[in-house]
Amino acid sequence: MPSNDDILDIATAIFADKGFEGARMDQIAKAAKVNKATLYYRIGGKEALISAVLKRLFSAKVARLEQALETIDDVEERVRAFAATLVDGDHPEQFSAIMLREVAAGGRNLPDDVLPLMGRLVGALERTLSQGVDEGRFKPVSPFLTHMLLLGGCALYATNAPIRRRVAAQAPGVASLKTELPLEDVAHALADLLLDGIKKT
Amino acid sequence: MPSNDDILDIATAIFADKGFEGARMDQIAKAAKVNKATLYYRIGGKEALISAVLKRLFSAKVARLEQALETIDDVEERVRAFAATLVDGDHPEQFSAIMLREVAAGGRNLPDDVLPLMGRLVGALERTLSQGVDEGRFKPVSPFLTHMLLLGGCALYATNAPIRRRVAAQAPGVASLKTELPLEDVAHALADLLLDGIKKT
Amino acid sequence: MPSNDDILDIATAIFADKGFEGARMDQIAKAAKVNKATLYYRIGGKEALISAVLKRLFSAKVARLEQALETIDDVEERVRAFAATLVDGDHPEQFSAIMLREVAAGGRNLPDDVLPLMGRLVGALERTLSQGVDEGRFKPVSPFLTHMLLLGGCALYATNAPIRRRVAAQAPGVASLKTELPLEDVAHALADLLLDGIKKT
Amino acid sequence: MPSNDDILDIATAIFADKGFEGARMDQIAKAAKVNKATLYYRIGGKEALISAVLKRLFSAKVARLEQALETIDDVEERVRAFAATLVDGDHPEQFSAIMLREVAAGGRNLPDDVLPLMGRLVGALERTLSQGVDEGRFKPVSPFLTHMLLLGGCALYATNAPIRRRVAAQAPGVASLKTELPLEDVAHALADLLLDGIKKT
DNA sequence: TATGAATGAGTGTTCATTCAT
DNA sequence: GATGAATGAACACTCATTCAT
Repeated sequence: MPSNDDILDIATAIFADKGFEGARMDQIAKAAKVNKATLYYRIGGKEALISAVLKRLFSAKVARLEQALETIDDVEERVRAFAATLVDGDHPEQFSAIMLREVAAGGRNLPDDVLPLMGRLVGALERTLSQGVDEGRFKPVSPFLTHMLLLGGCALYATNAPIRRRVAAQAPGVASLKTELPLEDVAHALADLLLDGIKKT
Repeated sequence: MPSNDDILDIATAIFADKGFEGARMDQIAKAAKVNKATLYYRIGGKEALISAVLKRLFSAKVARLEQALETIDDVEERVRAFAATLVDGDHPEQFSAIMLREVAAGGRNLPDDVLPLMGRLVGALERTLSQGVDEGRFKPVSPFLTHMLLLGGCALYATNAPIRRRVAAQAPGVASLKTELPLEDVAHALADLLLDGIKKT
Repeated sequence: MPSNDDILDIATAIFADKGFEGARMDQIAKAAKVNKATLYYRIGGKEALISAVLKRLFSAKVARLEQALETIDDVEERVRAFAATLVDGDHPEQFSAIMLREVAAGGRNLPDDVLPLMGRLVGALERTLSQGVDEGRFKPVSPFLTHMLLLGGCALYATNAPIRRRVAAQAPGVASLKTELPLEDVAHALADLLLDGIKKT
Repeated sequence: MPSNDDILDIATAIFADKGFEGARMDQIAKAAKVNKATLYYRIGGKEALISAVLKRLFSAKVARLEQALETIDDVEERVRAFAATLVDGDHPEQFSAIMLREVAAGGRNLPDDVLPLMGRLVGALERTLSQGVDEGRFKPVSPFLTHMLLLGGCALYATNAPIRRRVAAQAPGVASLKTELPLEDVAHALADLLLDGIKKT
């Protein structure tokens, strides 16, 4: 019998793939190998399932992020670690896909108690950037805009593989579409690209 | 009697708001003030409506983009114009929302004849960047990754206003969440942030 | 294709038999020979169906009642006509069953616009009784209590046939259970019983 | 741990309020503060619960009725006591509501062993009336119809308070709706109304 | 061309009941 | 005897789509 956590794993995968509106409770129950009524007994309904998935997803991401930054002193490394953590974990594209859809939906499904987590996400980068400024190594840039670039760039890259491949197959001219790099390297590269603009020369 | 283009306008707005799965044909017909059967008669069905919306959306965006770049010589200005065009138009958040959702969905709904448009989007930036390199003004950076950052940053910012406000209301500590700038200024700022890293010193 | 009125006929019969909670929309659709979705398209949902049935039921009863009283001058005859009308019509037990259940339910399902009809029901009897008093033929009795007796007695008798027969079969001793009279005779007898107490001697 | 009798108390209240079809085993278990599985273990299921409630309800009513009549000799007083007993007890509206619904349902849920109780209910009144005839005080009237009037009038009045108030609020014209008397006075008044018609002058 | 009406196949949810311990 | 967890079968309602006119 799958645990509630197993159910959330399955639901996360399906929500990432189909979106909240497109996902079917039947399908989730079947994929999780629990009776649909059991799914309702244990979780409580679609809305509760969505909330639980979002909460777990963002909690875990923020926890890993704060943990990662804890042990790193160098501000440049911190920025790189930030980007890397955005796309780490077992199914990095799930976090990205759900986050992108939820942003597009205006956060309609975000429970109030998940919002502070998003604040901590921005806050972590904000502190890193101001520390860099204090150390005389970073120019003073808008933390929120930097966050948008990094998060948007990482999330978009993490989820656009299927489109990229289709476009690449159709448009042999655009060379830059063809490279397939590990997500981790891409996060590093994206961070470096940004850092080049942020660092004081 | 609304024209097909009027219908696509309405459909675009609703798809941006609710997603393809969340949008209802009833609602679109009602909002467009056409009979539901007429909607089917003129457009052909939900899938056809989605295709038409996506095609028109990306055609228009690419057209405006290429037109904008046509008249600009300076490579830095071209990058800024690129960002600005990503968020211009009457309802910039609609393009962003639909694009983000579609990327998250793996491009499931993108008709084949829309794919070349995405290639042209990347291609336009790629040419600008390589021109900058040729002119000795840009470092050689990955055009696709740059594209991810710029597109992701702009689209995320263009759609995250509702969430940003909720987070800002709950987390008075994070100062950078509070600023509310016009989208076009933000696009400009994001481009500058990136340009700082791309430009040769 | 059955008309909406045909559907209400069927729904009334099923509601009378099973109660609102016990009736199933599937069953009503099937019995009315319309597709379930058609039932919803035409009526709007269970609550709307209940409201429509209640409204039509009480409208018709009050209309027939007021029409019947219109042409009768003699106050005793008016009381008898009142009782007779309570149990007239094609399926008198349906009105009685639905009314009894609804009273037991505290009028939970009675739409606001049906309430005035109930007022007219009581009002019609009230006017008749006070006319009888004015004419010096009736003692002054509480119209509402009289209404309770007459309505309760008629409705109970109109619906209790199945129980009465079962009890009669089991209890051969109770002679008065065995008589099976036409409903309209019973209404007449009930009215006479009451009139005996109301009439001035 | 609540006794089975406590459970039946709760079930009776909920059945009276919601009807058998509208009542939920979950709700009953929760209100009775027993585990749902315990409810099944101790009572046996919804049908058994309904049977138990009906049996206890009618047993108690008949017992109180026969006990009340036992000590009264005067036939008029007996009729008044009959009416009074119909609406006595802790929650008189519960008996009335359940009885009305069950009559409307054609006695579908009445177990065979409850039927004799209904016979004794009618029988008690029948004996009183024939005694009155024997004593030369009552006219010979149908005991069953008299029973219908008295039981219907009392039960209807005992349960229609919510509707009466709503109607009264909407129809200020109908004066007789406004009086709010104790149930026991009403029973007395209803009995008197009937007695006036039954008594020999 | 346009549309009011109709519908097969879902869709989220509930409920009486049963298990395993 | 008692119970937390599980479930098959409904159940009210919806939706993209199609007809008939």
